Amino acid sequence: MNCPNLISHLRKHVPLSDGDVALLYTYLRPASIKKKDFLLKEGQVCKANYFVEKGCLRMFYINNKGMEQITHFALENWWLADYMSLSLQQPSQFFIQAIEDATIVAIEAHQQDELFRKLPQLERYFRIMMQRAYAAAQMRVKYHHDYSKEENYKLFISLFPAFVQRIPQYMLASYLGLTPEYLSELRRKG
Amino acid sequence: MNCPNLISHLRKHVPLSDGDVALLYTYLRPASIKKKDFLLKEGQVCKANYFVEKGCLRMFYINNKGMEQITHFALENWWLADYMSLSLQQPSQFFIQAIEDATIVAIEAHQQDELFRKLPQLERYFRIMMQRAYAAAQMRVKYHHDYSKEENYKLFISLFPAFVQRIPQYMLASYLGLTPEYLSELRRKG
DNA sequence: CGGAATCTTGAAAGTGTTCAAATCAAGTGG
DNA sequence: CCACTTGATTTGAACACTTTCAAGATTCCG
Repeated sequence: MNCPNLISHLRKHVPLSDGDVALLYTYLRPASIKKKDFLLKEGQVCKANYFVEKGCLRMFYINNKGMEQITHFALENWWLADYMSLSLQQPSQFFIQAIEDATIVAIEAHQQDELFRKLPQLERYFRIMMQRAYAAAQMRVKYHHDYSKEENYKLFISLFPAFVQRIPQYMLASYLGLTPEYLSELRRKG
Repeated sequence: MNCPNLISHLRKHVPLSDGDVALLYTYLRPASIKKKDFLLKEGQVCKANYFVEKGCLRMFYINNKGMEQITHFALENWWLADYMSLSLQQPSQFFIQAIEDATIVAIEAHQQDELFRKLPQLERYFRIMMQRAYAAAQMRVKYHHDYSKEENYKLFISLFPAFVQRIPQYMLASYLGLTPEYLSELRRKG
């Protein structure tokens, strides 16, 4: 099995014996995927929670104007899923796609409860991860309201200058909720 | 102790013996608070996770124009906290205030780990609650991008007609991220 | 009743979008 | 390695949505 980042990330938050790790391996499904491959498409049920070992994923949906609207990016050491679809096992409105060649590790929804029963530490680990993700979402709502789109753009590039180099402009525009044309204008201005 | 809603909510998601409940009680801090009382103010560390037994809370911050910007409401059976401040025990940028007389139950941050060690089911319960809250936050990002403010207003009043009756217009405007003046205009139009 | 908070109205200004077209960059097959 | 085709970015003008400001009307609460 080849998911060193996941194991060390788990061990940062909960104790895991070597035996636990061996047991865990029987529940993990690692995969290498190519740029533009999909892990989830609209209409499908989100069947797993995905950990990014290496590479970059995006989550997006098709908005009412027929355009791709990106809602999340996931880099190394992040979990990504449509948690509404995953929790309720109902069809998703989202797509999850690799924007670089990537190595991911999946925990399947139908095995998750059994895994958590055998390794209760994982219940704690994911409680911490979900609380962290929700905390970030709360802050995101704040920034979204508090700053104009121009300010949000400047904030984003100052916080994640390296990441901005990894993705095309139109994806950044989509994530920030503005048009590629307007982003282009903002870049020109400063 | 008087928190029937909390106990039945817990039992919907995890098993809890009567002994567990008795133990739990020693960690819960129930409180009655009056309309306009604060559970958290900007600059304070968020010291507890709050469950609403009865009544209604709001969470807001003071934006860069000096106005109150509401980010969350919490009704019966919802948990509310600034999870960034709660997790990291750092000063909050938010206020939490009752907008009706309310009965709440608090779990203090400094007792939470000890409580979860004694009742590991709670780790699972809060993993489910946080995952649910994060799932809702993901959908909220989608609605926020997908609909104009006018459409978001119409969607909100169609989804929560009873709740709209419980709060003043200016709070709804604040939550939806539009001015009271514009909301007034939308109401007039239909 | 009186004062404060809330809600409405209308005009002017700003922010961001749309549309159409031109330019630039990149991947592919020959 | 070039030529071609497609995808990505830029430009500018017209337009749409939402805010701001100032004032007046209304409602709530002690």
